[in-house]
Amino acid sequence: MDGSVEPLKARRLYLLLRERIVSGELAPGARLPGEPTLAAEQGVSRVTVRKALDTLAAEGLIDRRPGSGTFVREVAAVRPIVADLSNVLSHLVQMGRQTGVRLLSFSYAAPPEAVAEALRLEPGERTQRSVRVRLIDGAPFSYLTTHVPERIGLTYSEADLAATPLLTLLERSGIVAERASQTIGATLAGPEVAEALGLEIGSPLLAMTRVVSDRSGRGVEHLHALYRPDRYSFHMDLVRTGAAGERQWNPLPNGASGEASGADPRFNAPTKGASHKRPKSLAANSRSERAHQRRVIP
Amino acid sequence: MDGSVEPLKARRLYLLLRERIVSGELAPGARLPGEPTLAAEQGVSRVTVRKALDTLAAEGLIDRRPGSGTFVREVAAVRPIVADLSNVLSHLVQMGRQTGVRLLSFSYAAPPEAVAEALRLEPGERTQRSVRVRLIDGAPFSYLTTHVPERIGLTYSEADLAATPLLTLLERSGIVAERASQTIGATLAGPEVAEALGLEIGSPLLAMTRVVSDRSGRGVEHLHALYRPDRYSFHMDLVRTGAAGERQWNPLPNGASGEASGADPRFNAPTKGASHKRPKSLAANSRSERAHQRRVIP
DNA sequence: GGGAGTTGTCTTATATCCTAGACAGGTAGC
DNA sequence: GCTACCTGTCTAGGATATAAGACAACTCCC
Repeated sequence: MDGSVEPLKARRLYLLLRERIVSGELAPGARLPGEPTLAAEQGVSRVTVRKALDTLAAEGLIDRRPGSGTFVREVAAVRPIVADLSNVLSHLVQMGRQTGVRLLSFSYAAPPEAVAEALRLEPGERTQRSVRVRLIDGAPFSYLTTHVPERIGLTYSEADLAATPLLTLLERSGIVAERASQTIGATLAGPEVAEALGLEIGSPLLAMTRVVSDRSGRGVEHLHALYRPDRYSFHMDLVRTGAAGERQWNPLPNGASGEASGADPRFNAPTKGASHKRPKSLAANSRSERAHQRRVIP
Repeated sequence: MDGSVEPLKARRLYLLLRERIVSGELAPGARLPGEPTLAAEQGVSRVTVRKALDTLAAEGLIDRRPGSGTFVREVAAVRPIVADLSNVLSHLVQMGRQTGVRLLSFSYAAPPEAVAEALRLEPGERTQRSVRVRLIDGAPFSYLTTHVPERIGLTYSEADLAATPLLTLLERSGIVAERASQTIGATLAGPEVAEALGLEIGSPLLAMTRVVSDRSGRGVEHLHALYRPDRYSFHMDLVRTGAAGERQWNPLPNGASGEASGADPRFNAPTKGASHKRPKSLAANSRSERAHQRRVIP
């Protein structure tokens, strides 16, 4: 909430060390250079080095042992939930995990032009705009802003939306979603999103924009989603089909892949924790995600 | 290079305003509140407000007209290259765009444990590690770190790698890539990556980890890729197959989608520019990307 | 046991960011 | 022309981050 702001030089060093840890250059269990050494190397004071290390420690990336040294955590990796990309739109059946939704905003208004364009709305057509935060085991992991054409949005209530996935509501209303188009990028957390997702301002986020249309090509839903990369990531399995000369990669349908090749999610490093003063609660949050699992509702 | 460091309060306000612009809350062409008003609203001084606006202006998101006001740029969007996800592994044929590679590092060594695990290496097996930066029209957009088992890496030279895509080299060596598994997340730019990609430290990045294996399930390539989200993003088209009750979404193979539903890439906002003192060069960089195009080599 | 090196915690001085306010010059509307 | 408001620019003083150093307590190794 009060979000201890992060100085500049300390932040720089923090990102530098995080890069080294996460890339494997500093292997798990290895000892970091001593604080005086780091300070000299980087041309900063020891106080600054300590601030950077404080942040890393709060994230559980390092382990500080007084008198002994600072070490890279053995289980530095905080595994995010992994959503299969070819299955992104599937139902909300969440196996073994408790999910929840918080409806932050709900209104009808004229949409931003970019949304109107993407949905192919009639000139002047209004939309229902809703902002939701999804939780898993009580921890927020996604911030969703959706726009639905007013005529469609009116077929369900605000309460419906707070309890039922949007695509289910649409289907229930007789809407036939036929195609979807989605783009994935990355961005930084602004104050509002950071607050809602329990992050520091300026934390990295996975961004997805999806447009769902019906058979006629008219848009029925515009979704803008922001995900905490330490709690959520996209996954995809591909197989090569076709002859040797014509190499062609195609997505592997659904969960047919097994837990085979483990792409390591360590690179989606956790974002900076809250205040340095209470690393405990933060660490608890981070530890709560470990499973490696499919079929997550967006 | 010297990278004007970004203060904290100014950065906070910058992110706040960027959020509003990019979400459409502040429509293109609209006038922002005056600097004194913003300062009062946010409880900061006008100097701080100006710093935030300086950054937004350097990114081309706003337009400042002395005596008149500050306005949201009409063409705020800087469209990134869009890579079709189901086509990510395809050849490097770059239609109409000049691409280039810079080989930053090339060596043989023991890989990080996470990589060894993902590639299913024999205990003690070494890997060839290379770091490359890909450019498009002279502007860097991706930072690639690859690990290849030593026995495979030895089948081509350092010069080969600087000129030819890795997968082509592997195929030329008789390696049959059969499966691939990739995970997509987001992270922040550390000093090295920021330098290589021409970004400010702490800018958001799209992160992808991909493991390619042969028929036997042995890994042949481990790729860790970081992309500038303002220059590169992933795209995917899905169609619904199956009956009404059994809703099932499947990726649409390759470029069959047309330019239909335009997911707007505006949300992958450009990252912070360089020094406030020279916004010109930055703006020029940003403007150089506009096309909307497929089939980009990763 | 002793010594070297480590983290944890102070203190004081400096550099940088931020605040508060004033003033100049431009634009727009009356 | 006049007024109201805007951005651009400067100043001086307060708040915060960083630098430089000292000291204590601890761990590990010899």
